[in-house]
Amino acid sequence: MGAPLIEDKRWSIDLEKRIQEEHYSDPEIYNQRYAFNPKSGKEIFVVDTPPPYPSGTWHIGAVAQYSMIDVIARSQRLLGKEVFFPWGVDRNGINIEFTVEKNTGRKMKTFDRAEFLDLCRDTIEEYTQAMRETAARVGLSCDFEKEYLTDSDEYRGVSQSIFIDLFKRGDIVEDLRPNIYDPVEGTTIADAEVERLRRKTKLIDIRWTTEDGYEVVISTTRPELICACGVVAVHPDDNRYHHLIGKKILLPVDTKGRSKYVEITTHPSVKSEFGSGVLMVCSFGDQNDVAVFRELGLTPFQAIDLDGKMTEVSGPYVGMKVAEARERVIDDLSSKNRIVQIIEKEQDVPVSERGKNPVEIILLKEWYVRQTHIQDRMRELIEDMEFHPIRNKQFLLDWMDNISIDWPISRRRWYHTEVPIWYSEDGEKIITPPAGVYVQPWKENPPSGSRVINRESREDLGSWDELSSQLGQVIGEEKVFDTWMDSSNSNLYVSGYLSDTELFSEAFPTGIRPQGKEIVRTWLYYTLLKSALLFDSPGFKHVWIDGLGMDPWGRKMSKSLGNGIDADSVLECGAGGRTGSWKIRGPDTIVNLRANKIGSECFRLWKACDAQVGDDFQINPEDIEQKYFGVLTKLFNVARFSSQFDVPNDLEEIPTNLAPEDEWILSEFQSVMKRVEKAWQEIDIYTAAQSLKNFSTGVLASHWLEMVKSRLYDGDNAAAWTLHRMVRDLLDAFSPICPFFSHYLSSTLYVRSAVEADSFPTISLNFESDGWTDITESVMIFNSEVWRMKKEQGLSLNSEISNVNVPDSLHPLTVPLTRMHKLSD
RNA sequence: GGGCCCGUGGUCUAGGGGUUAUGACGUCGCUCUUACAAAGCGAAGAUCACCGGUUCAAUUCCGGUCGGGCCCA
Repeated sequence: MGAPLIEDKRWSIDLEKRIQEEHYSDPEIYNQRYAFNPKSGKEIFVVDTPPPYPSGTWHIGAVAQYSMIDVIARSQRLLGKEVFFPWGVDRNGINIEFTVEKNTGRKMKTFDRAEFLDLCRDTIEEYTQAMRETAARVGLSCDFEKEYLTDSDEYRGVSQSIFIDLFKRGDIVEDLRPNIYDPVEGTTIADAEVERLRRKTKLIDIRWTTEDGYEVVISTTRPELICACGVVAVHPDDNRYHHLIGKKILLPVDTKGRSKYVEITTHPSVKSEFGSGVLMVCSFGDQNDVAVFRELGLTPFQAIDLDGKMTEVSGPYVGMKVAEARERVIDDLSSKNRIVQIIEKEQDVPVSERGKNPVEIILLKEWYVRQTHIQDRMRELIEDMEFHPIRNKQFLLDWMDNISIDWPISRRRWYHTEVPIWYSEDGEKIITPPAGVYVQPWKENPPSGSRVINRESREDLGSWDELSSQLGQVIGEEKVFDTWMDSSNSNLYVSGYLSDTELFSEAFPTGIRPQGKEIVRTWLYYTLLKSALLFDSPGFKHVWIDGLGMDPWGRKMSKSLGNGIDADSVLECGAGGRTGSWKIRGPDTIVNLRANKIGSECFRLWKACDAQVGDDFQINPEDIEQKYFGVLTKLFNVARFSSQFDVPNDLEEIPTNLAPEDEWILSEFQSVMKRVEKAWQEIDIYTAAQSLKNFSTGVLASHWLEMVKSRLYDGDNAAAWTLHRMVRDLLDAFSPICPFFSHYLSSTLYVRSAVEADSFPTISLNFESDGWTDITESVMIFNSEVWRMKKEQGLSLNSEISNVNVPDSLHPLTVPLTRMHKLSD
């Protein structure tokens, strides 16, 4: 026994940062610990980390989730697996285009395309660097040297190869179909990218007249679409209108180049109680219109063009923007006395998720991934994956129930992966690049090794190198992929698809997909779709779906609410003595939150302990500090206390001279560790964290340690062995949650760092443990009783107390309990 | 309008047909007892949202209501 080996008096953010800096400073040591070595011979476990999108600051909720993914990666290493925890960054997409447009004050399409791409790349690189720093700060043990960027030539090349592959199999088609279109940004978007904003809209009741003079009132919010009306419909059970069915009705506005009459028919989708109960079906007001047109075999009219302006068919309104045309139609109908009434109504208007612009449905030639035909098979494949928590599987199933159309994957934007296609001059043949080569058809010709394919039949006609002279002037496709088309390849990319066949055969289906529940319908669904189409396989062994980070009042954090918290402010809180303070807009007032010290270890401990995976979690820095910093202090001090007693040379061999209380605590310890190991195996972070915390700060620190203190001071080697063996193993088991904390204590005390442990610590007892674990409850009750009695009698805890007897059930521990409480006769 | 999830002491949370309903924070009281006052020990504090039903028994299962969240139309 001597001075404590651990010199620092307590855990601090500065100590944490010091350890962290050292941890990342030597790449060789870092790689030994965390880099992926597929040749190690261990079982391979690939984590399909969600590549974050760099956009300035990293959201605290996302970082919390990410730190738990790190806990998963580290715990699997601890269980002896060869873990690939890749670091990827999603950099394609419309967001960075918006940022550049904002920074330069110019719209994308006023730039030269190549020049614009350079601006995007430079801007996103700055953001990416900030994100890498936060990733390290929160302790992610990714293989950073193998970083992948979704806008790199390698990643995009794989995306394009997968596209070609699916195209050749017939799973990707091009077609002229109604598409959801953002006229402001000039691009098609997918169903999953539409959101709804509540806005005031005018609901206009318009008087129409049938060919034989009946007047019918029709309610609509889109009078400018009357020119695209294909049919007027009522509900089949609506008796009010039976006499009108089959009649022709006159469009109340002027049009050009189309019939002035449409037929009145019935359709079950009409809501009788909405407005007058008569519906005009236009191409295309909404998805229901699309469905009715398809069902009735009507030819759609294209009323709105790609710039969001009215087309020829609208007659006098041609060339006007949609909103302007709407006002003019209302004016004209009003002067013809055809407006019955106008009601201001709250309505959910579909807008684009990224641009918040009202979207239109427009006929466009786009590329699609076929998906409706494979839903049943996907449902079967999903059964082979383990969901954590199981109930969040429902988000996926619900979304799949609503899949009714194919997935449009082409976009009319620039900073995305290009659709890798060229067209022959006559448009009848297409040219596809060889696998793995990244191409930009809008600025270059097909590379050597490309194939020429019949556009309709997909028959391979020969090589580009031989046929190029017969194809005329080839035209490169200008469209690009939806970013989900790229990111839904992430698991294939990190599992070695197209780059390491041997690895891929072992690593796919990918070990785990961890992600938030808000992107189940996009990232998870699209990834599973790819796996089903390409391999008829489930994409993963495990799927881990966490909830969202909410503000302290349970609301989603968002820019518009002003309730967001920047991740770095929490991680740096307490560094250099600087405290943290956050102004957050609550439901009623602006609240000022304060904390003195948090840092990565406390933050991770909080997330691991505070709630089961899968539910939304509230983030309040004050709570995090108050509830969990004390736990770190406690654990630190247990280790510091231990460090004043010499570490026995052999921590493997159980001494033969254990005292009864040592046998008791080791039995309890063994059962806790079994529970923790099982929890890590089942990716149950909460149970592992709670079990370790409760044992270390409870039974171990408050009960056993107090029992054996005097033996320790007397130099009892069995007590010291028991203490050090437990502390060492606990630090190993705890290292996934608080890696720097565990690393520091274990490497100081036991030479070997806990983060390097590659098998879960187990202990085989050389005595019978069953009876011991049965009395744990009684031990704690008895101790509490004595403590309470001393308090009631006004005695300090280290003074003697008389007339207290150790109960019979605790007979084997009579000696240590008597010594601990100074029981006297 | 439909679907899914959630509603447990002041706050957050575990659990789940029979329990004295888990833990933490906060509150209150005592204690600087040779690891720990950025701590320890003790105490108080919950009709498990509400209303029905099933059951010998419901906080737990079922139905409805209300409130919160997410998703879809």
